[in-house]
Amino acid sequence: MTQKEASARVRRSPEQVRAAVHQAVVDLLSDPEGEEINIPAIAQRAGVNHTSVYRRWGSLDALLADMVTTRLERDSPLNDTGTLRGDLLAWAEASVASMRTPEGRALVRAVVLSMPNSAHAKAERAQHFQRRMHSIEQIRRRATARGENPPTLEQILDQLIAPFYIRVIFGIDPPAGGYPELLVDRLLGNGSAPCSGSASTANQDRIGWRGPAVP
Amino acid sequence: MTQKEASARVRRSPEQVRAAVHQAVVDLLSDPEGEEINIPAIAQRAGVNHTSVYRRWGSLDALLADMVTTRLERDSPLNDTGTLRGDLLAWAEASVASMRTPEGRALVRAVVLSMPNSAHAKAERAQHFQRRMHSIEQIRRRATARGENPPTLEQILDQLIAPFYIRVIFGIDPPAGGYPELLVDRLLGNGSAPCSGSASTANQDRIGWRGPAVP
DNA sequence: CCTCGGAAGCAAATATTTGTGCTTACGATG
DNA sequence: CATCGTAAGCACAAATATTTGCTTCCGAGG
Repeated sequence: MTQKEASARVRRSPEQVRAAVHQAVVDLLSDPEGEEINIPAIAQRAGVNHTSVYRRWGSLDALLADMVTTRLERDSPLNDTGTLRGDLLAWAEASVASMRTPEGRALVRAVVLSMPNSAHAKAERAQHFQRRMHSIEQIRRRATARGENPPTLEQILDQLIAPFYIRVIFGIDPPAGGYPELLVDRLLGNGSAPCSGSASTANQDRIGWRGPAVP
Repeated sequence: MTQKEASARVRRSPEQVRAAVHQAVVDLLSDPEGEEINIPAIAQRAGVNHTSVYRRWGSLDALLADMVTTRLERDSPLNDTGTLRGDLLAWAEASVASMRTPEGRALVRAVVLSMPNSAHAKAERAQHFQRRMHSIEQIRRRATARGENPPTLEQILDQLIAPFYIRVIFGIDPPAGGYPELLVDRLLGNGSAPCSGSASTANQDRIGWRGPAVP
């Protein structure tokens, strides 16, 4: 035992540390009994010295933001289905699927928590939002390029994104059958489509309405 | 002046303390430069000894929850306009008006922040939500009693409440003209009604940030 | 009028979080 | 193969937050 705990002092690479810390944040955000999240707890869970966390990220907010953007980018394949409706549906279905896991809910919660409130952070907040909405913008752009007429970002925000967030925030499970379809149809039915034809109100609870431009 | 600072040791009644602390929470939540909120700061702002806050509320979460329910109950007049549409519109307009003040935004933010995440708090969270939705339930009940056929709570949640929350969370201002009407019409007519009017008029592709929009 | 329970204030102890100086391992580069 | 920059680990210090023991005031009953 001359080198008493030399082997105990394992040094992991920066990338390993980063991943471990991110994972610890997600774990703590999903797992625990309402415990509040803080840097020492995160570091301990990650098996990393807390000073490393302080030095690298400086604050819990920065860490949360970093984790969120990393995860969101990693988990957004953003495949092109060929139609606006298909893309929106894929997005919605991925969101619902993610919402059904504790990690997914934790991620959304972290997005909300890491949203800066301060007045001076106006620009930062806008940028944050932009990044969060990146895939949606992409979908809109592609639709426009195809000649489809996508709903405005505002409409998508109100009718597609907002329902997901509100459910995560209040801990309400999404309805069982065809929830993504319901939302997307609602959005497309009154958003971009001209009011001609089937402006019917029949769509209260039913689903299965076909999108206008699906070949 | 043998009793040197006797007058400095002002004792306020429990109710006064409660009100002062609640107000301090709202102030700190709306005011500051992104400072995080904590009990010592609240107590100082309220001019109350921090031990009083610890003893009475025990935790920041409990304090937030108490403040939120108190304020929400106080600020929900819940008048009967005679029609479902009128009631929903009144609710939405009150919400939008409240969203335009820093205090209102702070209150919504506090609702979100005080929403317990923990698994074991599912019942607590549901109760919290119920209380929050009380006025909406009331509106639905009245409509049913009148013979009107109100949307489901789920529909109202998705199409009316969620858009408000998402905007507060992301710091996006509600669209300028007739936003409450837009949402309520969409909800009631599921999009068929506002075709002639404001649906596709002004707001093309713009999201209103606080302040000038991103170019 | 007296006492007694509840709650607020004060001060001091304790616990927790955050920050700092220094040491040490790893890998890239010459 | 030596050196050098980066970043992690350790120990300890500073700052903050939380808890506790006691005192004081107020109002409700006896």
